[in-house]
Amino acid sequence: MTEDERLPQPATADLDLVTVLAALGDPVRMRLLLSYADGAEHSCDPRNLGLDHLHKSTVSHHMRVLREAGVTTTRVAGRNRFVSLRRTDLDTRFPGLLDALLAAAPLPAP
Amino acid sequence: MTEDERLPQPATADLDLVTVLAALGDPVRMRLLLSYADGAEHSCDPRNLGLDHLHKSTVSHHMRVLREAGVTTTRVAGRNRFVSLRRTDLDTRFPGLLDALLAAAPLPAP
DNA sequence: GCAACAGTTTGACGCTCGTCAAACACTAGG
DNA sequence: CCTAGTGTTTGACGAGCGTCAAACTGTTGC
Repeated sequence: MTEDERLPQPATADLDLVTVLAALGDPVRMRLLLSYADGAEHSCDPRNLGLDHLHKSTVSHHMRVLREAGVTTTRVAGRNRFVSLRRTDLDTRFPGLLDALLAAAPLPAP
Repeated sequence: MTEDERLPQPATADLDLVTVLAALGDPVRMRLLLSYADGAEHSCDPRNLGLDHLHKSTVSHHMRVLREAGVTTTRVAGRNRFVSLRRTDLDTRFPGLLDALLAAAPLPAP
Protein backbone atom coordinates (compact mmCIF):
# COMPACT_ATOMS: atom_id res chain seq x y z
CA MET A 1 0.00 0.00 0.00
CA THR A 2 2.90 2.25 -0.69
CA GLU A 3 1.68 5.64 -1.72
CA ASP A 4 3.93 7.65 -3.92
CA GLU A 5 6.48 9.66 -2.06
CA ARG A 6 9.09 12.18 -2.98
CA LEU A 7 12.69 12.08 -1.91
CA PRO A 8 13.74 15.01 0.30
CA GLN A 9 14.51 18.18 -1.62
CA PRO A 10 15.10 21.82 -0.76
CA ALA A 11 12.13 24.18 -0.61
CA THR A 12 11.74 26.58 -3.50
CA ALA A 13 12.65 29.57 -1.36
CA ASP A 14 15.84 27.85 -0.28
CA LEU A 15 17.21 27.30 -3.77
CA ASP A 16 20.68 28.77 -3.98
CA LEU A 17 21.98 30.06 -7.28
CA VAL A 18 25.61 29.15 -6.68
CA THR A 19 24.62 25.63 -5.66
CA VAL A 20 22.52 25.23 -8.78
CA LEU A 21 25.33 26.48 -11.00
CA ALA A 22 27.82 24.16 -9.32
CA ALA A 23 25.43 21.26 -9.88
CA LEU A 24 25.10 22.14 -13.54
CA GLY A 25 28.81 22.79 -14.01
CA ASP A 26 29.48 19.17 -14.84
CA PRO A 27 29.10 17.57 -18.27
CA VAL A 28 27.21 14.52 -17.01
CA ARG A 29 24.72 16.54 -15.02
CA MET A 30 24.26 18.98 -17.88
CA ARG A 31 23.40 16.03 -20.05
CA LEU A 32 20.89 14.86 -17.48
CA LEU A 33 19.35 18.32 -17.46
CA LEU A 34 18.91 18.16 -21.21
CA SER A 35 17.27 14.77 -20.90
CA TYR A 36 14.88 16.13 -18.31
CA ALA A 37 14.12 19.22 -20.38
CA ASP A 38 11.22 17.44 -22.05
CA GLY A 39 9.30 17.79 -18.81
CA ALA A 40 8.66 14.06 -18.57
CA GLU A 41 9.63 11.68 -15.82
CA HIS A 42 12.67 9.52 -16.35
CA SER A 43 13.93 6.39 -14.72
CA CYS A 44 17.45 6.19 -13.32
CA ASP A 45 18.76 3.56 -15.68
CA PRO A 46 21.93 4.87 -17.33
CA ARG A 47 20.90 3.24 -20.60
CA ASN A 48 17.80 5.38 -20.77
CA LEU A 49 19.90 8.51 -20.45
CA GLY A 50 22.69 8.06 -22.95
CA LEU A 51 25.11 7.29 -20.15
CA ASP A 52 26.02 3.69 -20.89
CA HIS A 53 29.62 4.44 -20.16
CA LEU A 54 28.90 5.27 -16.52
CA HIS A 55 28.29 2.92 -13.64
CA LYS A 56 24.79 3.05 -12.21
CA SER A 57 26.11 4.15 -8.84
CA THR A 58 27.82 7.09 -10.52
CA VAL A 59 24.57 8.13 -12.16
CA SER A 60 22.81 7.76 -8.83
CA HIS A 61 25.37 10.10 -7.31
CA HIS A 62 24.82 12.72 -10.01
CA MET A 63 21.08 12.54 -9.62
CA ARG A 64 21.43 13.05 -5.91
CA VAL A 65 23.49 16.20 -6.52
CA LEU A 66 20.83 17.55 -8.85
CA ARG A 67 18.06 16.76 -6.39
CA GLU A 68 19.87 18.27 -3.41
CA ALA A 69 20.56 21.39 -5.44
CA GLY A 70 16.85 21.63 -6.14
CA VAL A 71 17.10 21.09 -9.88
CA THR A 72 15.10 17.87 -9.98
CA THR A 73 12.43 16.10 -7.99
CA THR A 74 12.22 12.35 -7.49
CA ARG A 75 9.00 10.43 -7.12
CA VAL A 76 9.25 6.99 -5.58
CA ALA A 77 6.88 4.39 -6.99
CA GLY A 78 7.53 0.83 -6.03
CA ARG A 79 11.03 -0.09 -6.97
CA ASN A 80 11.26 2.69 -9.52
CA ARG A 81 12.25 6.31 -9.06
CA PHE A 82 10.95 8.85 -11.50
CA VAL A 83 13.03 11.96 -11.85
CA SER A 84 11.78 15.18 -13.41
CA LEU A 85 12.73 18.82 -13.64
CA ARG A 86 11.46 21.33 -11.08
CA ARG A 87 10.75 23.74 -13.85
CA THR A 88 8.18 25.96 -12.19
CA ASP A 89 10.16 26.14 -8.98
CA LEU A 90 13.29 27.10 -10.85
CA ASP A 91 11.41 29.64 -12.94
CA THR A 92 9.96 31.14 -9.79
CA ARG A 93 13.25 31.45 -8.02
CA PHE A 94 15.47 32.22 -11.04
CA PRO A 95 13.28 33.69 -13.78
CA GLY A 96 14.66 33.11 -17.25
CA LEU A 97 17.59 31.05 -16.12
CA LEU A 98 16.35 27.66 -17.24
CA ASP A 99 15.18 28.98 -20.59
CA ALA A 100 18.56 30.59 -21.17
CA LEU A 101 20.38 27.40 -20.23
CA LEU A 102 18.27 25.19 -22.45
CA ALA A 103 18.42 27.66 -25.32
CA ALA A 104 22.19 27.60 -25.13
CA ALA A 105 21.74 23.95 -26.13
CA PRO A 106 25.16 22.55 -25.40
CA LEU A 107 25.84 19.95 -28.05
CA PRO A 108 29.63 19.71 -28.02
CA ALA A 109 31.02 16.73 -29.85
CA PRO A 110 34.69 16.36 -28.93
CA MET B 1 55.72 52.84 -23.54
CA THR B 2 53.94 49.56 -23.33
CA GLU B 3 50.73 49.55 -25.28
CA ASP B 4 47.71 48.00 -23.62
CA GLU B 5 47.37 44.29 -24.07
CA ARG B 6 44.84 41.70 -23.11
CA LEU B 7 45.57 38.47 -21.36
CA PRO B 8 44.77 35.34 -23.40
CA GLN B 9 41.10 34.38 -23.38
CA PRO B 10 38.87 31.99 -25.29
CA ALA B 11 37.18 33.18 -28.46
CA THR B 12 33.49 33.92 -28.24
CA ALA B 13 32.59 30.92 -30.37
CA ASP B 14 34.59 28.67 -28.05
CA LEU B 15 32.73 29.60 -24.89
CA ASP B 16 31.45 26.45 -23.24
CA LEU B 17 28.33 26.58 -21.12
CA VAL B 18 29.40 23.90 -18.66
CA THR B 19 32.75 25.60 -18.17
CA VAL B 20 31.04 28.92 -17.52
CA LEU B 21 28.65 27.37 -15.04
CA ALA B 22 31.47 25.59 -13.25
CA ALA B 23 33.34 28.89 -13.04
CA LEU B 24 30.31 30.61 -11.55
CA GLY B 25 29.49 27.75 -9.21
CA ASP B 26 31.72 29.15 -6.50
CA PRO B 27 30.72 31.81 -3.97
CA VAL B 28 33.87 33.89 -4.41
CA ARG B 29 33.62 33.96 -8.18
CA MET B 30 29.92 34.72 -8.03
CA ARG B 31 30.78 37.71 -5.87
CA LEU B 32 33.36 38.79 -8.42
CA LEU B 33 30.73 38.51 -11.15
CA LEU B 34 28.45 40.78 -9.17
CA SER B 35 31.24 43.29 -8.74
CA TYR B 36 31.87 43.23 -12.47
CA ALA B 37 28.19 43.55 -13.29
CA ASP B 38 28.47 47.33 -13.31
CA GLY B 39 30.31 47.04 -16.60
CA ALA B 40 33.30 48.96 -15.32
CA GLU B 41 36.90 47.85 -15.11
CA HIS B 42 38.18 46.68 -11.76
CA SER B 43 41.63 46.22 -10.35
CA CYS B 44 42.66 42.93 -8.76
CA ASP B 45 43.14 44.22 -5.25
CA PRO B 46 41.05 42.07 -2.89
CA ARG B 47 40.18 45.17 -0.86
CA ASN B 48 38.46 46.73 -3.84
CA LEU B 49 36.29 43.67 -4.22
CA GLY B 50 35.00 42.97 -0.73
CA LEU B 51 37.39 40.07 -0.40
CA ASP B 52 39.65 41.26 2.40
CA HIS B 53 39.54 37.84 3.93
CA LEU B 54 41.25 36.23 0.96
CA HIS B 55 44.90 36.26 0.04
CA LYS B 56 45.74 38.14 -3.12
CA SER B 57 47.08 34.99 -4.73
CA THR B 58 43.75 33.31 -4.10
CA VAL B 59 41.91 36.16 -5.78
CA SER B 60 44.36 35.98 -8.66
CA HIS B 61 43.52 32.30 -9.03
CA HIS B 62 39.78 32.97 -9.13
CA MET B 63 40.21 35.70 -11.69
CA ARG B 64 42.19 33.35 -13.85
CA VAL B 65 39.39 30.80 -13.72
CA LEU B 66 36.87 33.42 -14.77
CA ARG B 67 39.07 34.63 -17.59
CA GLU B 68 39.84 31.15 -18.89
CA ALA B 69 36.14 30.33 -18.82
CA GLY B 70 35.53 33.41 -20.94
CA VAL B 71 33.53 35.30 -18.34
CA THR B 72 35.92 38.20 -18.00
CA THR B 73 38.57 39.98 -19.99
CA THR B 74 41.75 41.45 -18.58
CA ARG B 75 43.48 44.52 -19.92
CA VAL B 76 47.09 44.97 -18.94
CA ALA B 77 48.19 48.56 -18.37
CA GLY B 78 51.53 49.00 -16.77
CA ARG B 79 51.61 47.20 -13.49
CA ASN B 80 47.82 47.17 -13.24
CA ARG B 81 45.34 44.72 -14.66
CA PHE B 82 41.84 45.87 -15.34
CA VAL B 83 39.23 43.17 -15.34
CA SER B 84 35.78 43.55 -16.83
CA LEU B 85 32.85 41.44 -17.88
CA ARG B 86 32.59 40.06 -21.44
CA ARG B 87 28.96 40.99 -21.47
CA THR B 88 28.35 41.22 -25.21
CA ASP B 89 30.29 38.02 -25.87
CA LEU B 90 28.32 36.16 -23.23
CA ASP B 91 25.04 37.59 -24.51
CA THR B 92 25.94 36.51 -28.02
CA ARG B 93 26.83 32.98 -27.05
CA PHE B 94 24.27 32.48 -24.27
CA PRO B 95 21.40 34.90 -24.82
CA GLY B 96 19.59 35.85 -21.64
CA LEU B 97 21.87 33.89 -19.35
CA LEU B 98 23.75 36.80 -17.84
CA ASP B 99 20.58 38.80 -17.29
CA ALA B 100 18.96 35.85 -15.57
CA LEU B 101 22.01 35.29 -13.38
CA LEU B 102 22.32 38.90 -12.34
CA ALA B 103 18.60 39.20 -11.71
CA ALA B 104 18.63 36.15 -9.49
CA ALA B 105 21.94 36.70 -7.79
CA PRO B 106 22.26 37.70 -4.16
CA LEU B 107 22.42 41.38 -3.40
CA PRO B 108 25.72 43.06 -4.13
CA ALA B 109 27.51 44.59 -1.21
CA PRO B 110 27.38 48.40 -1.18
C1' DG C 1 69.92 52.31 -9.45
C1' DC C 2 66.68 51.07 -6.16
C1' DA C 3 62.71 50.59 -3.42
C1' DA C 4 57.82 50.28 -3.43
C1' DC C 5 53.93 48.56 -5.92
C1' DA C 6 50.46 45.24 -8.45
C1' DG C 7 49.81 40.79 -9.61
C1' DT C 8 51.32 36.08 -10.83
C1' DT C 9 53.43 31.65 -10.11
C1' DT C 10 54.88 27.86 -7.44
C1' DG C 11 54.54 24.54 -3.89
C1' DA C 12 52.27 22.66 -0.15
C1' DC C 13 48.19 21.41 2.53
C1' DG C 14 43.51 19.53 3.38
C1' DC C 15 39.37 18.76 1.30
C1' DT C 16 36.01 17.65 -2.13
C1' DC C 17 34.73 15.49 -6.42
C1' DG C 18 33.90 11.84 -9.98
C1' DT C 19 34.34 7.17 -10.67
C1' DC C 20 34.04 2.22 -9.94
C1' DA C 21 33.07 -2.05 -7.45
C1' DA C 22 30.80 -4.50 -4.09
C1' DA C 23 27.38 -4.83 -0.75
C1' DC C 24 22.97 -3.43 0.63
C1' DA C 25 17.68 -2.38 0.80
C1' DC C 26 13.45 -2.74 -1.10
C1' DT C 27 9.87 -4.22 -4.37
C1' DA C 28 7.62 -7.24 -7.77
C1' DG C 29 6.51 -11.68 -9.62
C1' DG C 30 6.75 -16.61 -10.03
C1' DC D 1 9.77 -18.16 -0.06
C1' DC D 2 12.97 -17.27 -3.52
C1' DT D 3 14.68 -14.83 -7.12
C1' DA D 4 15.17 -11.12 -10.24
C1' DG D 5 14.91 -6.14 -10.81
C1' DT D 6 15.81 -1.11 -9.55
C1' DG D 7 18.35 1.90 -7.35
C1' DT D 8 21.22 3.47 -3.10
C1' DT D 9 25.07 3.34 0.05
C1' DT D 10 29.67 2.52 1.36
C1' DG D 11 34.54 2.37 0.70
C1' DA D 12 38.37 3.06 -2.01
C1' DC D 13 41.18 5.55 -5.36
C1' DG D 14 43.20 9.30 -8.19
C1' DA D 15 42.48 13.85 -9.66
C1' DG D 16 41.38 18.44 -9.00
C1' DC D 17 40.05 22.56 -6.17
C1' DG D 18 40.52 26.47 -2.76
C1' DT D 19 43.60 28.41 0.24
C1' DC D 20 47.85 30.38 2.03
C1' DA D 21 52.74 31.68 2.10
C1' DA D 22 56.73 32.75 -0.17
C1' DA D 23 59.24 33.72 -4.17
C1' DC D 24 59.01 35.82 -8.47
C1' DT D 25 58.07 39.22 -12.67
C1' DG D 26 57.47 43.44 -14.36
C1' DT D 27 56.42 48.62 -13.57
C1' DT D 28 56.44 53.05 -11.52
C1' DG D 29 58.65 56.77 -9.33
C1' DC D 30 62.21 58.77 -6.49
